[in-house]
Amino acid sequence: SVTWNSLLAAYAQTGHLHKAESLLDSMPGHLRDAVTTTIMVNAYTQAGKIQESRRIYTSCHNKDDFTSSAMIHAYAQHGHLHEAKQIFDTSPHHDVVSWNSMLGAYTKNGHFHEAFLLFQKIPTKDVVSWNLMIVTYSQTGDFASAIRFFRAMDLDGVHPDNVTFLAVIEACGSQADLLLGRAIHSEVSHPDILLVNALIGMYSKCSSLEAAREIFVSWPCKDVVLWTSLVSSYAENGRGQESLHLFQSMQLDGINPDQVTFIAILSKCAQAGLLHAAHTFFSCIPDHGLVPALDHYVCLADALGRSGWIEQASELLDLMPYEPD
RNA sequence: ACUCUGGUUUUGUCU
Repeated sequence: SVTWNSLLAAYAQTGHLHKAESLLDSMPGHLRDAVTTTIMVNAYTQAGKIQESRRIYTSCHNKDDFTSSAMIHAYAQHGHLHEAKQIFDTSPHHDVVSWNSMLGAYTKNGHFHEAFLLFQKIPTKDVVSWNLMIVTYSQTGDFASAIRFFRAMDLDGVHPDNVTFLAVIEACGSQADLLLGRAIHSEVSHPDILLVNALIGMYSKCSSLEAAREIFVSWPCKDVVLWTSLVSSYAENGRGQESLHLFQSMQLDGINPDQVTFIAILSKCAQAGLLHAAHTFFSCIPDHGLVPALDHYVCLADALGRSGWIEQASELLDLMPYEPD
């Protein structure tokens, strides 16, 4: 059973759903257990096939906490809150992942009050329970609550991880709270690249470009996302020339910009009133094998408009090969 | 002691 499931999981995790299905078909019935069901429910969820998840789940009698949580998650991903809750309510016992899955079902679908009520009922909250609340508050702009829950988590004796830190660091950036951002940064012990990226964004929003740059430099393996953050940080702080220069350095480092790189940079240029830099960045989009997208035109028009070139902005929107919306 | 057959939370994105 373990052997079959291992292979099944390997197929499922690498996105080979068809191979997983045929393996399941050739798998002796008496070897199919709750693990088998959970793997398949999850595989179908990842492929967006909720009906298949449901079919496997309901037709199978081997279920445990893991299977139920996987199915709650499956329903939640597709907005089927009622079905998710039904599974949650009908299971006799909940482990913390089961609670968290139901909590995530509420937060993902915007049912924040229900989420809050459920959160309070979780007997033993773990770091994921807290993260779900903190991330949700941070993403919905309630930064004060994010920080409040971050403190409460500590009082509850649960240690923050990088997911927690990322969410509260983002909250600090959004509030331009440099002191708190620094304080929380000092609590970080093992940052990963995601957190490093958030720290760069936070320091940039707090106008501490030098701190942002230091963090960037100290991270050994920069990817396109990290470079994009740094270049747009300079643009965000009105440093057009340096952002153009860094953009060159990025390519010397072997990193190719993509569509998002240009959207991120151009939008910061527009906000900071860097018309010249915006124009230069826009002009070199084709040099990288990319076609300027609607978003790029909108950003450039925005930059023109904010610099007082209203007519040129609307002219650009008229001439671009897209329909404005 | 930790050690992976399965479930829950987090990266760059303008208007």
